[in-house]
Amino acid sequence: MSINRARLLVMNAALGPLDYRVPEGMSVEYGSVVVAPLGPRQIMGIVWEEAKLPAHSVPDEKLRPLLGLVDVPPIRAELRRLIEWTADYYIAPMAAVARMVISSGGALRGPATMTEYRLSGGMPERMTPQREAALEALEGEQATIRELAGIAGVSEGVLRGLVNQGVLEPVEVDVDRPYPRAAPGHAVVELSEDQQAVAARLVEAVQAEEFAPFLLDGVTGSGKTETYFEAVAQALRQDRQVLVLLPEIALTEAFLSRFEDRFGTAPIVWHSSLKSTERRRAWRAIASGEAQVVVGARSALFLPYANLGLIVVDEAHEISFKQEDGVRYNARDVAVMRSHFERIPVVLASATPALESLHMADSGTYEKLVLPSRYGGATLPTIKLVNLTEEQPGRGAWIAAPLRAALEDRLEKGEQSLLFLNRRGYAPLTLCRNCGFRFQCPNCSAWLVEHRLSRRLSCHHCGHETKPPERCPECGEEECLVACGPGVERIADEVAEILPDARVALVTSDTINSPEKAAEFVAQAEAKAIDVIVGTQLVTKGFHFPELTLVGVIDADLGLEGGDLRAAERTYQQVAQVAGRAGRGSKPGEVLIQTRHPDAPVIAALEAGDRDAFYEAETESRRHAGAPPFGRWAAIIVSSEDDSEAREAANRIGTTRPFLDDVMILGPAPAPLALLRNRYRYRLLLNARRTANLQAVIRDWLRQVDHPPGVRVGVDIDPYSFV
DNA sequence: ATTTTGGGCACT
DNA sequence: GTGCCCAAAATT
Repeated sequence: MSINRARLLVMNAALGPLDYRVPEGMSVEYGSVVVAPLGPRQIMGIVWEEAKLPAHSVPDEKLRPLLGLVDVPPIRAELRRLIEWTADYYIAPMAAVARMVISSGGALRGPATMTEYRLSGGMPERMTPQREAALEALEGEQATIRELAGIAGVSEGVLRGLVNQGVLEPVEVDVDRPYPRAAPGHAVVELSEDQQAVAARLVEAVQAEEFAPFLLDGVTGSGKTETYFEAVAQALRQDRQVLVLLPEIALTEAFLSRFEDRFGTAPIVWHSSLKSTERRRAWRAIASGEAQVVVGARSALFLPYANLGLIVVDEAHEISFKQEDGVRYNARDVAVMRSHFERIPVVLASATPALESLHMADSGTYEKLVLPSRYGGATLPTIKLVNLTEEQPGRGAWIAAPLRAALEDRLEKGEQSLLFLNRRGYAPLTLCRNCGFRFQCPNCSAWLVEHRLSRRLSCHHCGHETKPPERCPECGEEECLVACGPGVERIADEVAEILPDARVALVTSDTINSPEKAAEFVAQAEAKAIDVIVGTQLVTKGFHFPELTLVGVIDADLGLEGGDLRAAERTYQQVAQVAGRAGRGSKPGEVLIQTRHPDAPVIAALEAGDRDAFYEAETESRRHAGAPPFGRWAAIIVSSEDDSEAREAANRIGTTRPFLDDVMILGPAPAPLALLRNRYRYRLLLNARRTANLQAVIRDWLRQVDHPPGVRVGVDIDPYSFV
């Protein structure tokens, strides 16, 4: 008698594969999402090929029966292979990768209608501080009680009280209602000759329905988006889905309106802060094939598309495509692998491609498509250096005379300027003039950053916040705390001093923290209601303001400090991208770069506008260091809340290291951020030749070592951040 | 991850 | 013997 067995990949990283009996009347296939009993509990799992998920065999009679089938399409083989590849490459548990696929968790089960609540307009019988806060915060919101409680910052009990009094009214929502349809022919866009040629090649690739990786290399303002929209349109005509990955979903507003202009409706947006109903609706539409175009942050890459026909990674050089916690994957690289398994084209679009991507294109692995000039005859801006060793801005100031003069000139002419400094807040360090005390985060080895707008000292690593005290906590002196160094808030103050009449907009993740705020900012800038924009890296991305003619880089040397192996490349990309905001309309742009190292190769290449020279120099330096693409890096990070426990575990790993010709192992040493979120961290670095099987080395090595329960050992393959 | 179990120990 | 705490084992 044969018993129908099913091997499950269960959605829990601490558990191995588990076998179950498929009960009479239930039919499952590979990829089916099922619910299984686990002790007294239930767990979700995916039915997997036994051969691809080895497990200790359990006799038939010991198997418990599956409880039920989740009503979603089975996870397709292409995606199952991607889950396996990702887990294998990044040395992560398969369950952790599979969770990114399911990602909608409990929302997948349960009913298709849901009760959400919104303010009815009524008032409670008795007003309390919590109720008052809730009434204010929930204006215009509609969500579940749990989500509303999160938004309002009050407990769910408070809101249930308001429901009973009729202040919050229930609304029945059809969770899975359909999305409006995008029309490939909604608007016809006029493309330049270059754009047409590139678009034609992409359309051809979409038609071919085969794996085809492209590097779309186009200068800032060359119209990359409009060009790949033609490939999107072709996929729509073939009834296939499209995924567009964007680096920062907070500022997709501009992208969404361009998309709507072209296709008549906004695409489906996917990011980590979707509400559970939105998440379920999008997930099911994606899995059923109803979703046509999905625009998302990196997490959208692992969704179970029914019928994917094209992936676009826009601003593909952005380091935010690298996930830094949980499964540490690089969405740009995994996107190429997904395209490989799905047998579809993938487009990596950037004006400043990563050296790795450029190398793949030059070696013929990726097909390179070039947009060499700006759209509509706009010219690239002229670039000048301001040598800060000669032009010192003076104490407490950071804008040197030439930049100051240029700002005054633009204001007179009624043109817009943009100042870039990649530092949030007012000042990166606060200290006591009297005793030298420095404000440090209690949970991390980092200074607290002063934010004057919110009147807080905050840690940018763990989110710890305190109010700035009246007196020094060390010596008790009053009025002795001084801000050291500049942040964008301080630069905005300085601009207000130099140009008292200018309208200054501060653009950081602190001020532009919602799509609405982003839209408001863009509208103001386009309406010329802003004279000077002061911003962090947020302003380097995608904004298109025709009246913007001056870009000032406050400190081009910032990115070069610290031990990051890609520091030069990142500096080049950031400055080139922000420079690319200038002169996109009819008036030519000017860029002033403040630096103390005008002779550094990166800075010199930026001044000369010589991209090739930079990439050549950087290539040589990478070759010399055995860095990507010529060699590979990996980091092993050992952490624990107990310092000595972490150090001992790191040392145990260090003493069992393998000795190999093609893998160099450094450390263990305290990580640059030796304390992060209350965990002490030690790090080992591995530098491998391309020929080495780095993952196998690490896996075999770490398998031999055991750790106490509080110790976490994480592996970061192809790391970006070296903290 | 969560639940069950079992050993060691103090207390009756 | 019983209750309690904690670590280890099991979960299919």
